[in-house]
Amino acid sequence: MDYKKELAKTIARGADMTAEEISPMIEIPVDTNMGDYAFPCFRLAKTFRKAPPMIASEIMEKLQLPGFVREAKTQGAYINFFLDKQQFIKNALTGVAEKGENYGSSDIGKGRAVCIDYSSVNIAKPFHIGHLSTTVIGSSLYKIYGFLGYKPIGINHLGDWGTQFGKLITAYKMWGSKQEIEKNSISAMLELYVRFHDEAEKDEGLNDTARAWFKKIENADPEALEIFNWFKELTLKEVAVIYDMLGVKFDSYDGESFYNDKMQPVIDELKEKNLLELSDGAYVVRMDDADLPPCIILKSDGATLYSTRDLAAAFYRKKTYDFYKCLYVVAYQQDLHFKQLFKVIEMMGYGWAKDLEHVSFGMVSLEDGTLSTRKGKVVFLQDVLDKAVEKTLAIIHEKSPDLENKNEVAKIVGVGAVVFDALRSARIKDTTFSFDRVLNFDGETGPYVQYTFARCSSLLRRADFDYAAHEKDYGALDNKEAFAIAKLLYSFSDTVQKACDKNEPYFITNHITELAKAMNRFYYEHRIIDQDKAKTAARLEIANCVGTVIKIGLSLIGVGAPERM
RNA sequence: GCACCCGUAGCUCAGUAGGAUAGAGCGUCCGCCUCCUAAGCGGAAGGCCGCGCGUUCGAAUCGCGCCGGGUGUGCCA
Repeated sequence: MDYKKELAKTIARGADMTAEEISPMIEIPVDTNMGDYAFPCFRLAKTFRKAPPMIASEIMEKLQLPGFVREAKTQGAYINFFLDKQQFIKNALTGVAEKGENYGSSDIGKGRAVCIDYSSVNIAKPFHIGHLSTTVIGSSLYKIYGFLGYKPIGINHLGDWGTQFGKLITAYKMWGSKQEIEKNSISAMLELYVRFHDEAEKDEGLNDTARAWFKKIENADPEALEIFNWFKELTLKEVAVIYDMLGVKFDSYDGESFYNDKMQPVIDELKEKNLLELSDGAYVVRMDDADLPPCIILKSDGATLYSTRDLAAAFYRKKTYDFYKCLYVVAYQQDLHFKQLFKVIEMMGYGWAKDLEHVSFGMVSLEDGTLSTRKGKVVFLQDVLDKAVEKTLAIIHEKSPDLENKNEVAKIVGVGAVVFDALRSARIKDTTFSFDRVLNFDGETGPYVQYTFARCSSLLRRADFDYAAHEKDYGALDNKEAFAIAKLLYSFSDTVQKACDKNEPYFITNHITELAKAMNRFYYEHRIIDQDKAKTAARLEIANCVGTVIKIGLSLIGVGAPERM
C-alpha cells in the first residue's frame, strides 16, 4: 500500500485539488512527534488568498480521514498526520515477510539491457585502492539494476592497448626472464616498466625499440602477440583473485584492443557526415556550438586515440546489446572526454546518445599526497583486504572464540568493511585513504550492519517454536522503536529505486545503516524472547524482517551477511 | 585565463526535487553486561551550513558575485 498516494487523495478531496498536485507537497516531518506525514499550506496562500494557517484549518475541517490515519491536526500552516501505528507496523512486516529476499525488487526494468562499464583494469599494472571505487560502484549498480528487472551487462573495458606495451616487451626482452614473470606476475612487469623509464632517460634509442615492438603488436607479429597475450593472461589471473574476494563479475572483457578493427567504419561515417575536419594535421570534430573544445579523432600521424576507440565501443555496444542505457563508471577526470564522446554521437544523428551516461566519482589520495605507482606511493588493494581480514580474525578470536568457520567469516567481514566504506558516501566526493578509518569497525560501518544481521539471525535461531506460523500479538510492537523500524522497512523500496535513478549505491548503504541503528535501539529497549509466545512471535518477526532487508541491502552493495560473527 | 566539481561540528559525511529548533558516525569525556552477540546502547561537549548580495511567506538547499580546494583544458588514457 502506498500511504503517501492514498493520503494525497484524501487531502485532494478536502482542498479541492488533484492528488497529482498534492502528492509532491506532502513531506515527512523532521521530528516524528510532529507527525508521520505533513502537509504545509504556505503555497496555497496565493490561490486561496488567505493566510496559510487558516487554509490549513479549513482543509482540516473538510478532511475525511481514511482508516490508516489515526489522527490529523493542524499546527500553524501545517496539517500533521499520525498513522495508525499498529496497522502500519503490521503492514510493513507482512510486506517484507511475504516477499522475503525479493522485497524491494521489481520488474520496472522489463529486461531492458543496461551496459555498465566499470573497473576497466590496465594490463600489467597493479590493482591499487584507486581502482576500488569504479569496481565496487559498478558492481553495485550491476546488482541494483538486476534487482529492478533490468538486464545488466558488466563490461571490463581492459586497458590493453598503447605504446606502453611496446615498452614492456622491450624491457622484458632486455632484462626480463620467464621464470621471474611467472613467479611475480604483475609486480615483475611493473618492475620492468619502471626500469624501462629509468634506462630510457639515459638511452633514447629504447623508445624507438618500444615503438617498433608496439608496431609489431599492431601488425599481429606472432612473437609480439605471444608475449603481449601472456602478460594479459597473467594480469587477468592475478586480478581475478581480487574480483573473487570482492564478489565482482563481468559479462565481457572486451577492452581497447578489441576495437582495433572496429574504428575505421566509424571514421568513415564521420567523414561521410562531414563532421571530420583537418586541423594542424589531425582530424577533429568541432563542437563549438556546444561550447566544447574539438574532439580529436585521428592524430596527425594517422594514429587513433582513446576517443576513437570509445566511439567504436559505443557503437559496438549499441549494436550488440541494444542497450536502454550505457553507463561509464569512470573518475571525474574524464568529464570532458565523455561530454565530447556523447556529443560526437549526438552530432552523428543518433538519438541514443542521450542514453549514454558518465557515472563519475571522486579521487582517492593518500594522507601524504597523490597516489603514484611510479614513485612507489601506492596502497595495493590486496594489502588492504588482507589487513582487514587479519584484523577481523583477531577480533573474532577475542570475541567469538567458539565460532566454527572463523576464516570464512573473517573474509566476509573484513572485505565487507572495505567495500562498505567505499560505498558510504556520494560518488563525487574525493576521499583520503586511511587504514585507521577503514579498519575501524565501530559505528556506521560494514561490520556494524553485519553485526546487526548476525544479532537478528541469532534471535531467530534461539526461538524454540515456529514463530512465523504462530499467532502474533502486535501489541508487543506498540512502541516508538518498532515504529521507527517499520518506517525504514517500508521505505526501502523507494531507496533502491532512488539508488538506481541516481546511480548512487550509497543511498542503500545509508538506509541499511539507519535500519541497523533502529534495530539495535529496539533490541536494547525491548526483551525479544520471553514467556509470551504471541508477543515473542511478533518481535521475532521484526528481527526476521530487519535481517532480510539488511541482507538484501548488503548484497546490493556487494557485501556478504554472515549469520554469526 | 577559461570550464566543470567540491566547501555543513576537530575528522569523515547525511540533510530526500526550498519548509517547522541543522543531523549521524569517528575521536574526546561520562555512564550501561548475574539477562536474547558490548563489533552494542545512552548521555555530554562540539556549528556565522566558506563569504556577500538577491529570489521567496520561508534558503544549507535556487540565482549572481567573491574566497578557498580539486580536476580538466588538441594529438596520454
